[in-house]
Amino acid sequence: MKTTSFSQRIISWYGQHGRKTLPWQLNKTPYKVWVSEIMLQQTQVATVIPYFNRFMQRFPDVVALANADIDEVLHLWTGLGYYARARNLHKAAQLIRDNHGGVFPEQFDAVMALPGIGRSTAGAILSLSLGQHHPILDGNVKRVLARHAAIDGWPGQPKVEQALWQLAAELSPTTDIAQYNQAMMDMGAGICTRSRPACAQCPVALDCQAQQMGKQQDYPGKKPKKTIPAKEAWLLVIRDRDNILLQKRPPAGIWGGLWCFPQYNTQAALQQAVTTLGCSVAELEALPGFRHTFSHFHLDAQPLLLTLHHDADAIAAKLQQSATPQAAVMEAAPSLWYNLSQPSRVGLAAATERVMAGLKPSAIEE
DNA sequence: AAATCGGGGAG
DNA sequence: CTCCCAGATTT
Repeated sequence: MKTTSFSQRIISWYGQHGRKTLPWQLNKTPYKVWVSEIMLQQTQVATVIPYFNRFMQRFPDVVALANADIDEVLHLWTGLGYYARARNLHKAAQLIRDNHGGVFPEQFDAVMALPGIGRSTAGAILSLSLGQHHPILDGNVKRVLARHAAIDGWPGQPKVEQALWQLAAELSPTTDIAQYNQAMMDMGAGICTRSRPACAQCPVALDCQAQQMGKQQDYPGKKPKKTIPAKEAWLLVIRDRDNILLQKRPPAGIWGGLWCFPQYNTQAALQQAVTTLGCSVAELEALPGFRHTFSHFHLDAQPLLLTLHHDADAIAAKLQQSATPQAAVMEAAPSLWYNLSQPSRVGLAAATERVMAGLKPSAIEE
């Protein structure tokens, strides 16, 4: 009896059920596919769509992105997380402008050499936009393959990762690679889901090893879990009428390159800073605290509002002179007055936006 | 090989 | 709450 190959069944399924009209799938170019792939790293489709549309509106091509100010790039990234992705995107655009004549490179090694692009993303860009034959291996594909071949172990282990890449390459078809790669991602997102996979609708269920054993939940292997620590962050919200003082974070690390409130590890450190500014601790007003969870720690944030009545610029200057808690050396963090009514086009962390949203612009003076 | 980097959606 | 997602980079 005749058998239909794995890839044939996947491609056939895609023809009937796959997604073909997402914003980055219309009039496909390497640039659009690139931006979408970066945004989609660790971020789900529904979240990405509005960010992608705004990004394309503002930066229609590589050169527009390269010529933009990093603050504006981060501004359009506000709330998406993993801000190194935006910094790498901007840096790569400048490399393409300067070294590739402003045209997105079409050689795999040249694409891989760009910051923020690894093997899977390079393969996705070149296969989806140009039909080049490269395997991909994102979280969705890992799940489909790990279940189908019952590959044991957590994909974070290099040995497991290597086995998955090997399998991904072996199963890739010699034709219709774009449809196949897109299909594998759609399969992982819609059929071979993390919990309660829809095996009845899966085109490769018949020879799926995990399905045959009834052990879909065991694949892929789970990440060894660790209890994550909690840290405190005391946020100093300095307000002068409708203006809020923000400082630029160092380019690397948490919220790199974003504009945040002056931040301290302890209440005492914040109070010390307030005193240094010539203000009284009694003037501080507690705003609602909240917990912000990262992948590797909790951040328990407590914003404290300091409303200025005079000498706002002098106080800002004093704060700038004092070392920021994050800085290893005495280096003044750039600062700006963020106007609540006319917000600057800069990048903010979700936590910063959250606090900002609770600050209403003052009533217009009669 | 392990740690780092955000935020949100699903269950 | 837990888990983990269209991963890459740094250490």
